[in-house]
Amino acid sequence: MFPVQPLPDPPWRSGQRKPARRPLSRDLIVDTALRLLEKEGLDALSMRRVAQALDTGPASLYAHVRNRDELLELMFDRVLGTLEIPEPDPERWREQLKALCLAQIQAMLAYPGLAQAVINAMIPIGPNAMRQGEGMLAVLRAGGLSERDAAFAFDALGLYCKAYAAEASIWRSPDLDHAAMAERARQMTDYMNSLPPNAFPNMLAVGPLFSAETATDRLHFALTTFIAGLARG
Amino acid sequence: MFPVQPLPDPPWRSGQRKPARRPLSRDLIVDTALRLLEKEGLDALSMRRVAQALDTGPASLYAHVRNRDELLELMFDRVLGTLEIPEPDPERWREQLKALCLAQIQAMLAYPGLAQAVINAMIPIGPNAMRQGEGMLAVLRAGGLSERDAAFAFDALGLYCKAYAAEASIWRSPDLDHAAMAERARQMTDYMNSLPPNAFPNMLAVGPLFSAETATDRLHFALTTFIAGLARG
DNA sequence: TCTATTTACGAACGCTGTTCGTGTCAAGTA
DNA sequence: TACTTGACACGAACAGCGTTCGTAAATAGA
Repeated sequence: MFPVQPLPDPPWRSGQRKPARRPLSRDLIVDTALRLLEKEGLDALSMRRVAQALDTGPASLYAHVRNRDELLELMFDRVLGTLEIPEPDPERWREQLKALCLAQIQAMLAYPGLAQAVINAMIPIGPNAMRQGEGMLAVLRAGGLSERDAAFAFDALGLYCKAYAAEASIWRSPDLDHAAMAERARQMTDYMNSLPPNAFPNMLAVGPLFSAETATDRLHFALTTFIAGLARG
Repeated sequence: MFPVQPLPDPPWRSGQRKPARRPLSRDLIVDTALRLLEKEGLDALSMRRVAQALDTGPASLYAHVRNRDELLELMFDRVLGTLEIPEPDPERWREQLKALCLAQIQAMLAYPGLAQAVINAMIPIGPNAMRQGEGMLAVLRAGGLSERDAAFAFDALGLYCKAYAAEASIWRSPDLDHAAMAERARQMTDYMNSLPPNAFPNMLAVGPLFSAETATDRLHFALTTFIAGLARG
């Protein structure tokens, strides 16, 4: 027996050829879009490119997804689904809270540009976002916060995490032109050095603290400071 | 005398017609773009629409502005220029810090969508952003913070303010379809009510706290909590 | 007055999200 | 088994986008 190679149908039979193609579905589209986002960045994530990756036309996607925004929402919720939720421990609520935020940020950064997309969308409520929210609120309540304070802290932390992930995404996006970025960094330092030093003493002093290396330090500082404010009451 | 109506030049003279048009300039373009953003929202702010408002073609803008991103950056810095910087007072640094953040947010919200644009761009350093930064750092140092803590607090607050303004912009953007928004809000409450109540007790309890009316409460909570964490050391 | 440089801009390129109408298939019904 | 129905697939097209190119006009310098 010969190994059967897949051949195209002869053209005179193309009228009655069966597609026999892998069926499209919401999940398949979301998966494909996530892979594309991971590899090529947010700019490349057009409906056409997703359709292309699925070997079809852009119109086919709209049977499963209302529009691009909904696709991005579904992608975000899928990513949130990979996170696990801790059992609230009143003794360790501070660490648990911080860990929740860090995990969320890490998940978003795995798909650069996802955070940028989410922050420009209306607050998304997929099932996994609900689970995350419930988990974070439970930890906050375990920490002794009132219902109102827990809700507001949850809001603030979520906003900050999205913003941090969005900003960090900019610098690690695959569609970033590295030459242009270096150029930009050079322009920045040039500009700062060109300033009258006694007009901006503080800015010039702290400039070096804003390198890419300090990014996680800044994140940890923000989270611990906010949580310290919470614990204070 | 008849009122002179403006007529097009006869075509055989069009070769030597003088334009006599108001000259384009960076500032004029930025002003026009800000007016357009204010009135019609971020979606309407295309290079073509800006050019149209200036009664010219889109290509003409590129002599004064590198690209759309740079235009948005210039717009942002122009808006920051309207804010004033306080004289740092060690006794009142907390209030001053909060006031700085609130003013920044208010300025951004005057042009809905500006914050969304800025948060997706690399950290902008126009002259007015520098002045704002210097002012905020001075207040933080007046509060007794170390150089490092002041820098990191400045970073976190700036990020949060942008994120808050971006989120708030979504709900007050002129290009928001109000019918679609109400529909969305209805969907949200429907979805939450359809959930098993004992699986999401906290989420269901705090749901009503996330109405548009509580937005400024949430903002004040976030700022005071963070500043309390700062003061704690 | 003549040239060089800047400014203006019509036209075009290649892309985008989305819709329309038609085509194709699978399941249900007679 | 034959026919209808409904869902899915998708080529083609629409209107719009950011940006570039080449040329035309206007200004500034010699």
